[in-house]
Amino acid sequence: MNYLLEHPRNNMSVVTRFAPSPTGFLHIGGARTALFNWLFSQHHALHGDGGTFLLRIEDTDRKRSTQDAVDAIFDGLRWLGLTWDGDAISQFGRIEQHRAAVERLLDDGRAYRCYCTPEELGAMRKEARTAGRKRMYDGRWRDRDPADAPSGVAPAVRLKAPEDGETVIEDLVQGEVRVANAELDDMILLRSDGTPTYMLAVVVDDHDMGVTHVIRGDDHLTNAFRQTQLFQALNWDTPAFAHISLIHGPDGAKMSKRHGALGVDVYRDQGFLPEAVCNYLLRLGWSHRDDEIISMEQAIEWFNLDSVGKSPARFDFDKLTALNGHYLRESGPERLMDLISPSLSEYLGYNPSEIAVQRLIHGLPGLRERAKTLSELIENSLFYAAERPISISDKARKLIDDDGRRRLESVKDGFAALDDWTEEALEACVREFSERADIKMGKVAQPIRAAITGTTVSPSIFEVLAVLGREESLGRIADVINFE
RNA sequence: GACCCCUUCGUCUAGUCAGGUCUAGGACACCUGCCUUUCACGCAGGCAACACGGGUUCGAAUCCCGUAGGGGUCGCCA
Repeated sequence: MNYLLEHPRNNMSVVTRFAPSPTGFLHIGGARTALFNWLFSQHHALHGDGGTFLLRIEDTDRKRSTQDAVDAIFDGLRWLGLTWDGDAISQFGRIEQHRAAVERLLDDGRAYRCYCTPEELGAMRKEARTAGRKRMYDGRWRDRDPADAPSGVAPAVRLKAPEDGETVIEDLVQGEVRVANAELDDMILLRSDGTPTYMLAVVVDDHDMGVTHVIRGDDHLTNAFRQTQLFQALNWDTPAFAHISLIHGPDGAKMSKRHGALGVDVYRDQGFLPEAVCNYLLRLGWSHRDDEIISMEQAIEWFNLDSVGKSPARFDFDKLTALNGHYLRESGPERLMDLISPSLSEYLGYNPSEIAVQRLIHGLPGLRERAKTLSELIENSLFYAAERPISISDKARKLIDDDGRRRLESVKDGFAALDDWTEEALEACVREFSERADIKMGKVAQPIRAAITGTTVSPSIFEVLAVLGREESLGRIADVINFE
């Protein structure tokens, strides 16, 4: 198994892992967990003594695991740029190692077989609940003679956990957290059908994979106690834990599927850039003084667990959007063209012509200033790709009344007489016209905008005119003058 | 219910570990103005918070205790 890298415990190299269960898409909370794990490993790879980021698919629940979900996780991580080392590990594929660990525990007397029926367990659970106890299983098979085992009943295997004292974890984010062992019952390691439970699999896999730092959502905090007990029973070093707070929805409740915990693919489809999503997610719970705009390079250099906050954060769509606007403005026209091109064809119903693509490339720098998402950018770009006669919105239509039409005719003659079809010449021409006619520039600029873009909002009309070129511009103006 | 965690502007947060430099800083959102052919961008300014109550101290957002509120976990799910 080549993915199980050799990581001697005596060096300082860091190994992190992201361990999602493939029961759905990669949601935004999982993405943040992955990001933190990735950042931590990359930081140590580049600025420390080595770092590795592994991906493990927790697919031991066969009924709920699908290949589609696995692919969705891969796609999501790749889109965010969170590449993992080696091949993704299937937890299900390591079932033999899990069983072997239990055998050892059984031999060492650190685990035992439990023949309780689901009914018995149900009763115990109910009793514990009404008695106000957290601990459910009463340990009735813990010290019982195996000879008492009922025949024909397949046992589950439980860990013989310490009954006294307390289990303490030194969490890198939460600090020292301790819980009395009396609160923890003997967890099941192997189900009665012989399959390993999550608790067992996680511990064995994390050990075998050489994981040094377990960074995950704090909904796993209580699991950490049980896992610590297991690590100790197995005589293995316990990895360092870092439980990060969960992301909450805008209403303050836990992010769930109905509370906006969308898959990262949805953010992509809504026109967000991966670097914006990463930057936003990074700032949710982690900070570096007052820095807000943080590149991945800086994030890798600066990231640490000390600066991760403990309190949960609400998801703020507006801030993500603002960040996205920033990264959009920093993107070059070629990249933007690649990004919007598929949707553009969809809107148009055909692939934009070569000349339309050229216009777009020239027009994108002006367009990107006015968009916060790719979707917005696409909508605003449409007029560059459109074929004559372009459609005119109702609002724009209102600008082309009798006055507007008259001005368009005059200014069109001026344009036609121009030697240089440049932004500067175009602007001088319109300025001269408005001064001569003693009207505000807007009175003529807006009808022009309406004619050449079909809308009331666009980049500078001189820029648009220049990008469109003489023939197309004059043609579009003529189209509206002759309309009706 | 039990156990554990959390609590600074509406939101994300700086500051808290080493108490005074905090009349609490930044960002998003919101409001005003400037720029201007529209809309943005940009720039300038504004509104807005230390959950509450005790205590320690010359002095507390920072330390301690309590209260309230919020969250997580209590599966032969992961």
